[in-house]
Amino acid sequence: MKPLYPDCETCSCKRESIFTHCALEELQSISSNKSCTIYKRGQAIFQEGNKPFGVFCLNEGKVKVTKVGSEGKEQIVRLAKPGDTMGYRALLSDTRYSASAVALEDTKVCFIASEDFNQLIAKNYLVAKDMMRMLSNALADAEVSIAQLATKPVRERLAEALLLLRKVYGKPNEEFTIALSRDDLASLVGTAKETAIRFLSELKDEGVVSTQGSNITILKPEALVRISQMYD
Amino acid sequence: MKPLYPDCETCSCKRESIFTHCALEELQSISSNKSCTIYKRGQAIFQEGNKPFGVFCLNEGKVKVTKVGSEGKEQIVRLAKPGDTMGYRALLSDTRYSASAVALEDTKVCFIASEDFNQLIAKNYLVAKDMMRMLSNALADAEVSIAQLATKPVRERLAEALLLLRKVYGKPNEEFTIALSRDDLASLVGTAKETAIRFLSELKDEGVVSTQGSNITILKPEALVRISQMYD
DNA sequence: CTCCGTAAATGACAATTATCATTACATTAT
DNA sequence: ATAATGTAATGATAATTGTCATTTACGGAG
Repeated sequence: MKPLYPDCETCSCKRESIFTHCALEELQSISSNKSCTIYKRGQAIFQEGNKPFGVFCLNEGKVKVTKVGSEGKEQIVRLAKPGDTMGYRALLSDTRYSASAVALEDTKVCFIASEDFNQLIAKNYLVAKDMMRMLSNALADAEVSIAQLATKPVRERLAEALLLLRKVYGKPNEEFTIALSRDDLASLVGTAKETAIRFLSELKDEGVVSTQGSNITILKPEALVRISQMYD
Repeated sequence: MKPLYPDCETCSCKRESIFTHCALEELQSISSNKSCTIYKRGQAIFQEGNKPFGVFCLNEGKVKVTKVGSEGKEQIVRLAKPGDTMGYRALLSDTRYSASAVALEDTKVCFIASEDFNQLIAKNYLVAKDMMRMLSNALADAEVSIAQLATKPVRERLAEALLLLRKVYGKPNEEFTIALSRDDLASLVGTAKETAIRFLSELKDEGVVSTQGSNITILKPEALVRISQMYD
């Protein structure tokens, strides 16, 4: 983590973010108005039920977006990686946060105030279009989750979850390893911790993954693909 | 079902739809360019995997939006009522339909071609903003579903589903009755038909609902609220 | 009105998943 | 390096949900 205040103009996460279609001057304006904060592993960036005052752009680290379900159980509804914007849903629908964002590891986050964000999407249609695209993609992802939670058994959902982690946080052509508590893994899969661990152990026995402590390494992604589509 | 081609300008579903913030001339243009079709119960309006060529606006009837999950099981991800727009997600993300829309009863649907729709949202920022609001709301709803599917037992989800049906299709201050196959009910709850029936029978025994054939009448909505929040 | 086909409802049982208890392993602090 | 603490892993069992078989009720055609 070098500079606390990275420049949006040169931010490595510029591509595929809400800033992709910003003019240079817009970026500079945003950049000079933003605030940046470092969140430690486990810290909340925003919390379900609170009023939004702007949007967050993840610069470094990993973030889980979670909702509280029945009996206080937490469900991960989305994962964020550097370049991802968070908290825009609440702003755009003028509602409170419907989910919380929590750092999965030490994380650097930039904050853009509502005014600046609203101005940006109001003035630059390309940015508004990007927002619609992002929302549409997020909605498609969410609906996939719904269908899978409702119809796939845990073993297949676990395989899906591991592939999702790899897709989001992995680098191409590299073996993928992630440090993830079993509680978080279970909350991503939508099951109990013990059940997640059991099926993970099964995958270990099959040589599909390996673990050491909380680290999970995916050894055979193709096998996970096969398992996740077992009954498709 | 009176006129096959209802006027968008006078459409009763104008409020709370994508047309809320349209100028009169925009509405007239849309209205004169649209196509209208009647779909019989069970007919598909669009299908998962196909390319979108425009958006659909539901004028009369009820529609379920479904995805295929594991083993060909169908999961309802959303319900549409008159005034609701469908199929915009695929257009806005430039992807194929991620879900299918199927008429739950005889239904009248207007079709607006991509060009007209794109022009509308590009030219009128208020409409674009409405789209973002709709997407944001749909995303929030989807994430609620995810959390509930993952953490709530079937009985509570059934109560939620019945309340959702009432919220979407019910009229204020009226007893609510809906004709819904048990397959559809199960697919909304995310469970097996028999399980849905069993818990529905339980609710009957408790005097919370009554049924005759496929019709379900909600007698005590407050009881459903209580049941749905049992462990919140 | 009655027959027939389809859908709803119930029963019996099997499979899946959750919970609680315990043990083994990591990580951190001393 | 070792103790202490937390987390991962496993075991035993209970609860929940799914599946298959059967019965009952509804709705349309004759």
